[in-house]
Amino acid sequence: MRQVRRLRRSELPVDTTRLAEFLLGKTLVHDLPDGRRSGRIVETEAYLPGDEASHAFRGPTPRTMSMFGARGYAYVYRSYGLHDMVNVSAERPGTGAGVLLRALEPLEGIDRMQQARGTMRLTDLARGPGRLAMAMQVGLDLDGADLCDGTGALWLGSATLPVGPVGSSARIGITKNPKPLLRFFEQGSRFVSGPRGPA
DNA sequence: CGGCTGATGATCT
DNA sequence: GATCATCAGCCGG
Repeated sequence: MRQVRRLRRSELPVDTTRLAEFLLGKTLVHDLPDGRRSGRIVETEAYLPGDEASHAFRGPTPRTMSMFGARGYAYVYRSYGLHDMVNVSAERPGTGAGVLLRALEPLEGIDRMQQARGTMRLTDLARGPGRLAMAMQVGLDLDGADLCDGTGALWLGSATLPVGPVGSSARIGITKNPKPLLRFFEQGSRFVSGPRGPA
């Protein structure tokens, strides 16, 4: 396995849509006492400034504060009472925006992921945002964590393999502002949730 | 396979 | 009290 290098904040595109595409093929890493878990990012969604579908739409609140800082911070929240979702904050300080990480291709710590998820099936370990958080053991305690501080347990890594052709679609499971094609995925990847063909 | 639906809690109105 | 960027299990074809 190729060595993964921590991404610096300056490498992340400021623009939310560009960040969502940039993150495809990159790595999400969580260093835990029992070992490293990592996965290759294969599916993302952009939640833009002024976007009705974004939790940041109504301005900063205690929950959404992490979307309003600099880019490269974790915004973690709980959905439907059970599933935690992991986002990367985007844009400049004061602007609320982020990129939802929707699916990973598991790389390291697969046995721990299987244990955490209660399934052996590789393609199901991190296919979907709730499964991703559970497999990576990312919870609400990591909301606001700096993914680019160079020392944190949760961080973004360089690509192991270049990303393949990228497809796009409408975002999944939202009701407001459903039109724009702000979901991005690696075409054909078995680890993608939902449609995985070209846009 | 695909469609339906209940579970469950933080957040905001 | 309503909303929700979901998932797993169950059912039918």
